[in-house]
Amino acid sequence: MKNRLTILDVAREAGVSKTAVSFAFNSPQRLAAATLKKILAIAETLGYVPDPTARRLARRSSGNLGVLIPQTLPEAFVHPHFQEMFQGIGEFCERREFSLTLIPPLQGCLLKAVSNAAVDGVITLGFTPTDTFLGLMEKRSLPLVTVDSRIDSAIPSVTFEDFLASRDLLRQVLGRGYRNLHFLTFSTAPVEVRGNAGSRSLERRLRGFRDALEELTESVFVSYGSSRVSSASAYASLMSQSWQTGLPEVIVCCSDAQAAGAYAFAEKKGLRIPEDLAVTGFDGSQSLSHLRPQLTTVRQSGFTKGKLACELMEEQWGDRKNVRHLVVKARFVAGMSLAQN
Amino acid sequence: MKNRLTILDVAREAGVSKTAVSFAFNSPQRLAAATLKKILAIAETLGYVPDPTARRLARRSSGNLGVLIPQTLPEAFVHPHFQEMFQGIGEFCERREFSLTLIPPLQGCLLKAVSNAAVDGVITLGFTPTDTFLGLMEKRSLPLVTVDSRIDSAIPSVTFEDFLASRDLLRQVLGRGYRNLHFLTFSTAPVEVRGNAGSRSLERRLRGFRDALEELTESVFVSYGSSRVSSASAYASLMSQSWQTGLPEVIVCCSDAQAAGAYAFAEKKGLRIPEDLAVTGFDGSQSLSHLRPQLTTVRQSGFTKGKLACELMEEQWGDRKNVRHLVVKARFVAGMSLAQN
DNA sequence: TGTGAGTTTTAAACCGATTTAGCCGTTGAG
DNA sequence: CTCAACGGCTAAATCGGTTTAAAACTCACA
Repeated sequence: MKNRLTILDVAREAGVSKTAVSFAFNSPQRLAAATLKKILAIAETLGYVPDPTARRLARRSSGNLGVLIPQTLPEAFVHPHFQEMFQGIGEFCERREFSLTLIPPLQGCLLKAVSNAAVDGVITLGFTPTDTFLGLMEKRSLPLVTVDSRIDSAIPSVTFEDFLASRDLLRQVLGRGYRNLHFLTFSTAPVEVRGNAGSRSLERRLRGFRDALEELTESVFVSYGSSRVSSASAYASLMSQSWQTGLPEVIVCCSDAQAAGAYAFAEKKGLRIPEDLAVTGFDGSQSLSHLRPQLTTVRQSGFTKGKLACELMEEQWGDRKNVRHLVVKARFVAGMSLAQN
Repeated sequence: MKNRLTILDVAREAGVSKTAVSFAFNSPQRLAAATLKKILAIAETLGYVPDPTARRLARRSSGNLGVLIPQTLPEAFVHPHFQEMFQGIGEFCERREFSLTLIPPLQGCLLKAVSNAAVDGVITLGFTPTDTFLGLMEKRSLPLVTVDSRIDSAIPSVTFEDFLASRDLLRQVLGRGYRNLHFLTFSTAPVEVRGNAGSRSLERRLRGFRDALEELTESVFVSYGSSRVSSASAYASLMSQSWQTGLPEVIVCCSDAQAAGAYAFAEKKGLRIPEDLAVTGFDGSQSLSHLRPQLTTVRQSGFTKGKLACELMEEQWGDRKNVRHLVVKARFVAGMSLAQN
């Protein structure tokens, strides 16, 4: 509607060609000092700013990094571990002058969302690419880096050592004599735990738990519950359990947010932590460091994961087409939510 | 480098014109059914997806909402109230099939960042636009909506009733007999509290506090500290105080995150809350609902603020050029961090 | 068979920049 | 004195689409 100020207006006003104006903004050294100064002055007074979209088209690059999340935006922002990853990615964008576009599934349609996104590359968070998705990336020849997904040898990836971390965590639990456990997992969907086939994050964690259990010769009471990755749904899940084998001694969670729900459950039931009920978390989010007693958990740095993903992306942008697979180390956080025994 | 598949390739392969292919994607009804089907089929097998950037240039619209934050990305993601606002904005983008671009200051230069952003409008969070900034928006003729900024009658805005909320909160504190107060504010920068001139969020809060203090006839001990909006810096600030008038009875914070720092301070000093030290927060972030005893605070819904900002933006995109100023209501949250008395 | 309305299809202009190839006038070396 | 190199600038091609105006075709009806 409004006729925006274009490069042509500036050129006309300054009595030079479009090219000169473009140079003024992009390769100042190619212009004589006087000309440069004049052009910039005129652009300033006219109030000209190059149109970013046109610039992107001509340059075939957008200065824009896409982050693909399988959930809706509100869901992603609510999850502390995601927030940490955003921070890591954000730090990179900051430094490299990139802007960040979050790509949530449009009306549940990831493909459409990705097609519409004007980005130079996509980092996926906790999403295992489907073949159609990979095809689309290929077609747009956009580089891809995955975080927390099933590993595809052709795609650079960042993952967490879920298996080792969960195995060690459960060893600690069992080593302290706990024998009646309740596992709080993410979804009711069947997860492949037998064998070593499954290789998504949750599957790896469950396999770690399984391995630790199998190392034990004594018998153990085990029950399972599931909830979404939020405090409230974990709480609801626990409240609705029937506890056939009596209240468990410990609730082993797959995320810290769930553990917060377990804390609320204990408070409601009048149970002291850890005397009456022990709790372990997973992720070690900074944002739950206020929980008292302090939560026993396994920390994975979301910040590091985000930053590493960006570094891999940078490699893809560069010439070298080598594909690396990075694994982030766990750090055991010994809190008081597990009896010291 | 790679010659991307263009609309021309599809047209050639299908034996039609560019225009026909474009219509197939944008105005299918203008094509004969058979032609449409053929074009789409060919596009499918070839794996063609329209280039988003080119499309944006031609359409003069990007399907992209910009969110401007004065801090760096990591700082913004770490703040619970920001997270809530992101959720509200995210929900809107979801529904309206918009993608979201976060615009952090590039190397501290907001103007450059905004110039480079390919967006259809900008929502600012907690940032009072400078004149140059406004000029830039004008030049690019981008609509603007501010959240938590000084109100400019020409720009749609969303704010919180900071003044009333903080006054009422402090009335509660004083009403319970507290007379030795420590205020923890955001910055050491001088803030205009006298008169009613200042009208940024923090200024409004401080004026609310002042008013409540002035209503009181008795004398009150008051001290001030400042910290960034984070738990850790609030903790550090409190630890380094010299407390000339003895330890305060209550620490009045300007954010919940600071309050969490005060909790850590109390824990370190072996002070019980609220018996030895009372604490009040501000914001009522969901993410700090695990604090025990529960924090007394004033809740403002970031989600609502984000959503309202988007609605105002939508109005700007529409024809009607009316400018509304929305004020979000406070909700007092009575926790146990203040003696009931 | 000619005509006009309606439906399909297309050529060409356009969006607002970047970039390549080359023009023109100076210089400096041989 | 000549020629190559260079600095400063520009015309024109390009990026990959959308959109407008008009051409071409179809078909019913006089």
